[in-house]
Amino acid sequence: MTEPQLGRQLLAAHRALAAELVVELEERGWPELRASQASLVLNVDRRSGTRLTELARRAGVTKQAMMVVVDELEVRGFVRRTPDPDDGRAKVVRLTARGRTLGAECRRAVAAVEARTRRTLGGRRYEGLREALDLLLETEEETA
Amino acid sequence: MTEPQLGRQLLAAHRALAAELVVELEERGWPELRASQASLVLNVDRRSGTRLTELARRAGVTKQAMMVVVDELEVRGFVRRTPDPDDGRAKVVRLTARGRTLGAECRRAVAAVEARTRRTLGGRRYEGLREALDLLLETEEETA
DNA sequence: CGATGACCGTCAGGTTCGTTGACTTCTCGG
DNA sequence: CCGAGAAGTCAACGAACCTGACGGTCATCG
Repeated sequence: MTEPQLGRQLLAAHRALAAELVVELEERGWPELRASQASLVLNVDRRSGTRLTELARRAGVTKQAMMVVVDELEVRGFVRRTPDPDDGRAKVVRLTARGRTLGAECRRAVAAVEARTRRTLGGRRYEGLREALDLLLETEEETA
Repeated sequence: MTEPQLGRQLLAAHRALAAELVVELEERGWPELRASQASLVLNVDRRSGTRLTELARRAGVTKQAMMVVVDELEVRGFVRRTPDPDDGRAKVVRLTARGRTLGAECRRAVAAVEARTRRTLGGRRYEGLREALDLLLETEEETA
């Protein structure tokens, strides 16, 4: 009855992909890096850096949540906070040299995972999946 | 580049559906019931009850995790633990009368959420989504 | 100009869903 | 009958979030 519920499947799938990403990064020599961290690195503008609030907005989480991730990456020397010259309240999150290297690796790792997913699903199903998720989230945030 | 990553979308979709389920249950007069609890109620065999370990297996989590949920539902009088007559180590989780009522409501709530999802996606896309997730999780646990 | 409100990052504390590890108790097969 | 191992439990923890509150900063509009 009620085949494994849709909600649970979505969660399980998320976990599976996140785990794959971590493995991928480990194999590339970046251990102990979590998916949320990798995802942040990908969202920082390479040239100008990005404000915390903007990063939060892009990731769809609160700035408090984002701050934790920035803290972690800052401690490990992948990003640093610099004051925003244009706005005394704000700080700009920038990639360090090491952070930029990591960023490139993350892009490859993400691509690898998505490629593998696409392969196991087949192109048509994969596109369908993304389309369905887009639609779902879109109409969801309208309702909210 | 790298449109909102697939992994994040899956997580967001999960949260959205879980939240919908909670709202659905609230409107039906079962407040403060979380998705994981509802999902457990649906997995308890109505007649004979089900062992904790089996519930954990069905939900794809550890027995420790499952125990927490059972504890919560037991406190609220929806299930109770009875010793398994066939196995002195085991206990059987059974629905109380109130639990059975809740179970029926949960089934309706889950059905309502999935129906709404299906409506926003359209039947074809909805089926495609489920198919894709099934496939993804299936090949995932083989690899594991 | 100066108050008022909105906005930035931050601190503190919670919540949800899950994990590993270390027992005790009990079963069952050789 | 005895040792491997499974059932349930206790304890501690982790990841990824959340809400609420607060001190600075900006911006704008009377």
